[in-house]
Amino acid sequence: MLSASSLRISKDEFESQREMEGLGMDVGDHFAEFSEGNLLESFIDFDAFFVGDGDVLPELEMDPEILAEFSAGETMNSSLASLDNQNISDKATNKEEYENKVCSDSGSGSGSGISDSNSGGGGDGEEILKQASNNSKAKKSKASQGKRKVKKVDWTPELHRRFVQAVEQLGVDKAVPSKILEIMGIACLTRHNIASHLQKYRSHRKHLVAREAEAARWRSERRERYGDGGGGKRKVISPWLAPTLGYPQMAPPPIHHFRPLHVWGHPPMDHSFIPIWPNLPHPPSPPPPWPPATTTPPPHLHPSFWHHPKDPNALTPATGTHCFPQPLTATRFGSPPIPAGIPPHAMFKVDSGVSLSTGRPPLDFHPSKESIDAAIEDVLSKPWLPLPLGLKAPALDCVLSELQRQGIPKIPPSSA
DNA sequence: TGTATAATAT
DNA sequence: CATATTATAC
Repeated sequence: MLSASSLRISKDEFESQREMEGLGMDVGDHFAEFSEGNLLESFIDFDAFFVGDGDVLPELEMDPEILAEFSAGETMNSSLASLDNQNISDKATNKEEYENKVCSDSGSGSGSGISDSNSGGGGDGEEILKQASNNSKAKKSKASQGKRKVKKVDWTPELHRRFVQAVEQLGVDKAVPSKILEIMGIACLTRHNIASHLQKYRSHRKHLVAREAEAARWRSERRERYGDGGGGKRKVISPWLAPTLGYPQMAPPPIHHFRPLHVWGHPPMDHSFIPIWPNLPHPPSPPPPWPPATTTPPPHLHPSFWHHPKDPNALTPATGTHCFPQPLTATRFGSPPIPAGIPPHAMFKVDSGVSLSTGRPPLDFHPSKESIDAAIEDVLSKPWLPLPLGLKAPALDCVLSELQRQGIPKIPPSSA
């Protein structure tokens, strides 16, 4: 675990990643059964991101009741927004904490209490609860319909952190909305708010468990079949293996070092601490025997189509990954066990955070490393699933490129 | 309380 | 327009 003091994310980083909803859910303990080569192993104590310094002051949705009083909370919203920025920029080093009372505060309007408290206490410490309407641009269109603007809770990282903390304190199975709310002590939240959030929390968590279980199963099966890598005693070579691709001689896919996908409930990662893809020259040496030399990209899949000829390296390493579109002839990657019970029709989904159905050639498209990394992990954890050939979005191209760059073999269609 | 689904935001 | 998030209905 990284120490809290050394971690820090910039406002920009935070804001750009906020949408990913990260926060400090320490799942490690919950997944002990997947200990080995566990994707979750590399989880960081993300709380550190938020307790260290008050870089970011998450916003909390306006108290529903207060909001209700405001036919249009725009002025207040804007003022709060600016205030928020100020606080972010000059953030004192003290710890901040949500203060419940602010929520319930009857103090009408502008006040909407922003309060500071400060104490040296560790862990929970103190935080500032700031309220603001996240739907600042409250659609008058809708409001005009006579319908009152829905008051939504903005589950900021800090707020969510508290939520998670409460859930863990109660125990995942014993956590019920009312108790969670009690522990959280955020007056402006309702039981329903918690319930809704809890629902999503559980859902994401369930998926995570399933995913990890699946990956672990495949991992163990693969090791069983090909040896643990170090020992090197290879076992039965399945017909899936394509000798022509040289898979057995190649380094196994580095799945063990993959960091986990972004998991809901976790904060965004600081790339500076998690160098996944070193900026190696492309292609790396020795070049993998993939793709076959015979493959010739169709015009529309040629790099020049996706990237501006004058700026082949347009993608900034810090924020994106070079895309080297490949022909979409590849179907599967990695070593190819065929787990029983996997429906053949199942389709792999590239969870890249962008729509892959548009196929729009965006010259300025910069899929994040995280996205691509996540997608690659998906591919490798489910090599038996075919890639959706219909998807030609740059994100997919990037995934394919990176697979190639990492020397991960393609499973020839013939072995399907 | 938990889950399904509608409403809304991005 | 698709997806994600939250509210709300059941």
